[in-house]
Amino acid sequence: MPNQLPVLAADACCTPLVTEALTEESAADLARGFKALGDPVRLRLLSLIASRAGDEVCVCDLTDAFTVSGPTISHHLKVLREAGLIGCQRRGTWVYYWIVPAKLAALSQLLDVSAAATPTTGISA
Amino acid sequence: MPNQLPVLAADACCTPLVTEALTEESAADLARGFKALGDPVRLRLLSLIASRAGDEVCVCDLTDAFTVSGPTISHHLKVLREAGLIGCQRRGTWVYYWIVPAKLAALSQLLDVSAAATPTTGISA
DNA sequence: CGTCTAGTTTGACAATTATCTAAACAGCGT
DNA sequence: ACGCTGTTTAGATAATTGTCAAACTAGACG
Repeated sequence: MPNQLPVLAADACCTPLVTEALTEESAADLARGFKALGDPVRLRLLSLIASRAGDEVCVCDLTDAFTVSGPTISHHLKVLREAGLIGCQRRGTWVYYWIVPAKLAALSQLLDVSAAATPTTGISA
Repeated sequence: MPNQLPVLAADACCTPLVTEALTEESAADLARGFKALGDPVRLRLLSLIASRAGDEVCVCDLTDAFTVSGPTISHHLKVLREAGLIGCQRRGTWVYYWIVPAKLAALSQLLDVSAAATPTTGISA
């Protein structure tokens, strides 16, 4: 039963990396989010769900887009859910998923280098 | 909606997740970046490097902030480097690291849900 | 040359993860 | 109640990953 987990919303950090160094705790929390994104299947799943923002997506619409088995999709959805990136609800036969914008925004902001000064750090590798 | 901020030139992908679903290839590419961020030590390393944006950081300044061994730090720096998130150069005795803003910006934008009209649905039971 | 310091590479090991098949569970329509 | 479809759980396995100690490389300084 895919019960929706409580969203541990952007409690950790909203400050870009460039502004301030992370503490150990917030790093652990945020890394959990990025780790969930660090798989091609999960990233595409999230992408498919997010591209219907406001709306929801049924699992049956997702599985068709992949070659991996159903249980594998289910597993990846669980990882995304436990990372707080998506929410879900069963309605009748189907289970619907949606994104959690706040969580995505928190991760996005952390990487937002343009938020701080120093627009051109043109150091070449 | 109008894009609010001038965007650092991102090499691979500029479109937020909410706008368009990812292809298999770009998902694999981007997932590599997120996977590199999906570890607390690496995230803190990046944070320490990025918080001196424009400047560089010597490895010796990084190791002190961690309890893990030197080789482990070195390993994580390599992962970040191979993900294209940081660059490095040896000068004399020391090795200096810096962030690659464009790469961070690309990942940040991908998660930028505010770029599209998204009702902040928040937490629903 | 020898040696010291800074950092990386190698090799090993335990822990985690991605994936599958098989089974269980949850609703719907007879 | 029974079967059918959609979805998750359980168990197993192969691959990946995080970590360390030991060995190695690169440069500085006598």
